[in-house]
Amino acid sequence: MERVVTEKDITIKDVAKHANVSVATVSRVLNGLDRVSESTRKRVLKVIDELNFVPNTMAASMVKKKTNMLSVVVPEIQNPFYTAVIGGTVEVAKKAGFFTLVVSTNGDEAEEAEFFESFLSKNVDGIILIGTHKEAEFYRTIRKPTVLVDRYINNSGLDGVMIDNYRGAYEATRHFLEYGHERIAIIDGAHDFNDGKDRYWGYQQAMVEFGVTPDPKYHKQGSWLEESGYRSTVELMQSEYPPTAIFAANNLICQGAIKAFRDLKLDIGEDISLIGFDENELAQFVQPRVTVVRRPTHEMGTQAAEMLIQKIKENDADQSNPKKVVLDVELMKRGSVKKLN
Amino acid sequence: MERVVTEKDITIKDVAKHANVSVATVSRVLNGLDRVSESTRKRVLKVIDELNFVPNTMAASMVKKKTNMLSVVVPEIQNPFYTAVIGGTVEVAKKAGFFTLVVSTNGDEAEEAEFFESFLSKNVDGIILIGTHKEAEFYRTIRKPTVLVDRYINNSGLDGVMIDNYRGAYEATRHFLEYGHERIAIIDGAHDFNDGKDRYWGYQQAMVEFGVTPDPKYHKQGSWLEESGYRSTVELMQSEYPPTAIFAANNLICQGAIKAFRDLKLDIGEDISLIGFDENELAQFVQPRVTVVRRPTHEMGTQAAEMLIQKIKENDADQSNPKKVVLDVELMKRGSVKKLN
DNA sequence: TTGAAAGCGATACCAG
DNA sequence: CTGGTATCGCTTTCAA
Repeated sequence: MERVVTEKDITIKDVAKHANVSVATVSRVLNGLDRVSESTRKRVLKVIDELNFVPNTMAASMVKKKTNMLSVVVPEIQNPFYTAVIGGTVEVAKKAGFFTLVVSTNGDEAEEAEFFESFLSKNVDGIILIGTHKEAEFYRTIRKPTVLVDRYINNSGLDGVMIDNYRGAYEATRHFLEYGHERIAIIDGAHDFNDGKDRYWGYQQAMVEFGVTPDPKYHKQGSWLEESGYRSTVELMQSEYPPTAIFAANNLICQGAIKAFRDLKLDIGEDISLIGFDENELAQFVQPRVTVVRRPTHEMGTQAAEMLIQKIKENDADQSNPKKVVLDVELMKRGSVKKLN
Repeated sequence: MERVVTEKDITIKDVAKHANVSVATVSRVLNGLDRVSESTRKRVLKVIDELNFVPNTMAASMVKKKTNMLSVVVPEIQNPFYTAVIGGTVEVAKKAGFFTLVVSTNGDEAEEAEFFESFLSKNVDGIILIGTHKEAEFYRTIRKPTVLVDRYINNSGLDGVMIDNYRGAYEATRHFLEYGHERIAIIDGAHDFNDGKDRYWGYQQAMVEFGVTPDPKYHKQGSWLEESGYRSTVELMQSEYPPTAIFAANNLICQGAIKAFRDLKLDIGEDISLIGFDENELAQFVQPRVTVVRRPTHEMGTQAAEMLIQKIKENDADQSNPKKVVLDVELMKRGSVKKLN
């Protein structure tokens, strides 16, 4: 039977002993920075291999105070928008030598708070956060380089990468108006964060500018989930004066609306006009395809990661003058809006 | 201007000093386990608060050799199957007091290997792994409690939670056969892992049992991605003798097939019969809905987490007798298979 | 080029 | 109930 080596307990000390050098020397060859004679380096390397030695990263990090890890914290991992952002950050982080890991908070403040208490949050070098907490207070207690994505919290003191929600909603609504619609409904969720508020505001402003008074019965506010979008759509379409156009304020709501239209046997672009906010699977599947406000999801992630890494490298703990980047959105016109006259 | 406290450098020592106690005592109140007089406990707590002291989890973990963190490593975070598994493990882990974080390897062996080199992998208490590496060798080097999910690697020496891929594919194919189909195609990807192989095998066995010789031209092997499913479907349907039924061997391929049928203007359940493996968004959207082999995704995650936590608690490093759990699949019959006579 | 020793910031055992 | 101190495993001056 082969010899079973218990690698568990092998430390730098053992290596030093077996190689007849000091731990300092072993550490040197381990980190490759200092000058070590070629002969001893080889000897140490050999012992490391023989002993199957794996350095304890924790001990190292404890003195270096650096782990080369980033974490990205999102409300839900099922939403393609978030995974797109994650993809962007991972890509940039990787190039810069950082390992990225993902934490999903389920949109639960307690879970988010838990993360910030955890071993992990204390030991990553930086955090990219799509926050769930609403009060700036929470964010001000964060003691780590952090950049906010998508949802920005005023007075949080943190950097952020956002999009122009206002303009996106405004353009969508204006598109409806220009095509002759007036009974334009908006389906959204709670106005907990700036994004939701801004989208509603953009919708409203466009209406007002075109001299159409937003009718409260055309504002269906539920949750930001698909099911809610479905229900709101059904209610809207079964009401006495159904709208001719619906603006679905996020990807999930839009999917819910599309499913509702399927069940109600309403033809999109014919019986009802629709614009969604953010790309989504069904919008690209149905025919005609659904017009959406597209945002640079991937780029939001890359931007955020770049800002974060910059901050880490500069060892920038300065929260006094947060940088905000606002990326542009684009109305992808497809066939879901009917021209009225 | 307010006083700016540099919490960074406050350690248990400072607290001890300010509270006129030993570090041992501070550690005690920190961990709450040992008996400390109510008065000193209060005093220490007060100082902790005043100084805004945050214990260094790394130092603690270094001696405790425990972080209460689990990590789940998946090939891609965009695939709903994986997020469902993740959801299951997080749920169980949380109840057991473990924090879970997610790592996506992009199905890249190098990235997966990188994870196992990283600070993180060294410092979580356990790992749930949907592996990308193909050789058992790689898995045998893992020095952490680990449970494999979905893809099982023989001789890896690791525990695993899988499903009965063979039976799923077998049932699907048999369903086609019982409905009178004979020109049954299968679209799959590389047979890198047991799951793909088993599904193909199940398909084949069913055919043979019904006396139908599997025709190689009805086996389209591409990648496991949607685009490949789309292309294979188009090729199949535009060939001289198109199949009457298609078995799409995973969720993405099935979505690709559905999109292809849309573009080819073929009615599912009428012009072409379809069964997918694993639930997916489009299968539930189109009408009639698509019959699929459903697997207990969430449960795979919970099962794996339970096994892992058990292992951790037992401090079980024994790899000599890996446990394998095989969960059952179910054919969800919907309207996508036409009865032929 | 190499080694000795002082940390890094907690925990936990042993006394008292 | 409380304190002293060795220890966890590695990095990093400071000397040699």
